[in-house]
Amino acid sequence: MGNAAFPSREHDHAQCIENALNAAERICREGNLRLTGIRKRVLEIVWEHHAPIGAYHILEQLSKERGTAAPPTVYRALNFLLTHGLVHKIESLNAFVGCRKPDGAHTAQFLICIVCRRVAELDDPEVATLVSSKASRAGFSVSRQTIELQGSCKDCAFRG
Amino acid sequence: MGNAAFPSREHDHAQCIENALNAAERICREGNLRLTGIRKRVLEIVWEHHAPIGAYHILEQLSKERGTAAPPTVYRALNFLLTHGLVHKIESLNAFVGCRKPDGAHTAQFLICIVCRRVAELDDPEVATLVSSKASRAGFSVSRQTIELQGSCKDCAFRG
DNA sequence: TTGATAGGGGTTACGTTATTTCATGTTATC
DNA sequence: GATAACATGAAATAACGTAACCCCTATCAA
Repeated sequence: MGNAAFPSREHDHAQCIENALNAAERICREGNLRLTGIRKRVLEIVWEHHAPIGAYHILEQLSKERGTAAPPTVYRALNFLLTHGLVHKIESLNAFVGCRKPDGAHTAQFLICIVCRRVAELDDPEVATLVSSKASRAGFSVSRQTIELQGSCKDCAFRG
Repeated sequence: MGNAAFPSREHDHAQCIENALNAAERICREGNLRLTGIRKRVLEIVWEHHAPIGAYHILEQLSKERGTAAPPTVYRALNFLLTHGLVHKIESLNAFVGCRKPDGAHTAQFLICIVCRRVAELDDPEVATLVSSKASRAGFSVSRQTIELQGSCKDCAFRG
């Protein structure tokens, strides 16, 4: 089954960013993709935030560092990262998170805590399979799944 | 299992709008809610369209009829309808559809055809249950599910 | 060396989606 | 008919996302 840990409050954040970047470097090398300065920095910002982050929030950060940056810069980088599975978009928040398992094609589910705003990525093939099979019965062929669960995480123990 | 029909091309559309409005009237009466003129008309517009419709598209229609209407008018009506389960928001499209089963609390899944842009509502408790139970194992308590499947419907038979 | 091509990014402008705020109107209840 | 709660009008602005155009650079073939 899927592993759906929320990042703990004490986890080694620097380490986890580094892991993500290393994975990205490797994937791009293997796939002959160009992880340019901007793309890498955007990925880094997404991971640094470690919670869903909006495109304009990324833009703000980028502007501080470069003095220049417009929306297309960010959206282009995000599209690259999305296309190659390095980040996910959380549709219900219009925001982005780093992918915790950027290797191979996978369909993810997200647990979104409405209290602390953290997100856990659940990669459960059983869910993906069931959902696809139900759709098939209706003659529907699924190309992409958007599964987002809003609620409260363990730490926030909220009655919603 | 869920019933996930896309509206057929020949279905009696007027009838289906009327059914939805009747159901809404009843639900509001029973719940002591005020289905005001604007709210009713917005619900009607959503159903008339019979495909996901954007808030500004609704606004446009409303403006024609009333000469006056600003975004909050529409969003307020939509929020009312959402809150009481009369419409759903399709997060991945930033658009709205009428709920086909406005009775009782239910969690819905949506099949979104990326070719013809129609949407089918699948109300499959098995999916909802599985997803919730997986989340529980992570100590997560789900208050709302957003499940949207993009792909191609039977009629469009698309290789995506 | 030259020229062609393709990808990445800067820049401006614009389009789309959604909320805040404050004032006014309407309805239910007593 | 006072009051409280809910509903709407109106103006402004915030937040999210894309189109179009130009230039630079890397790569490769002639």
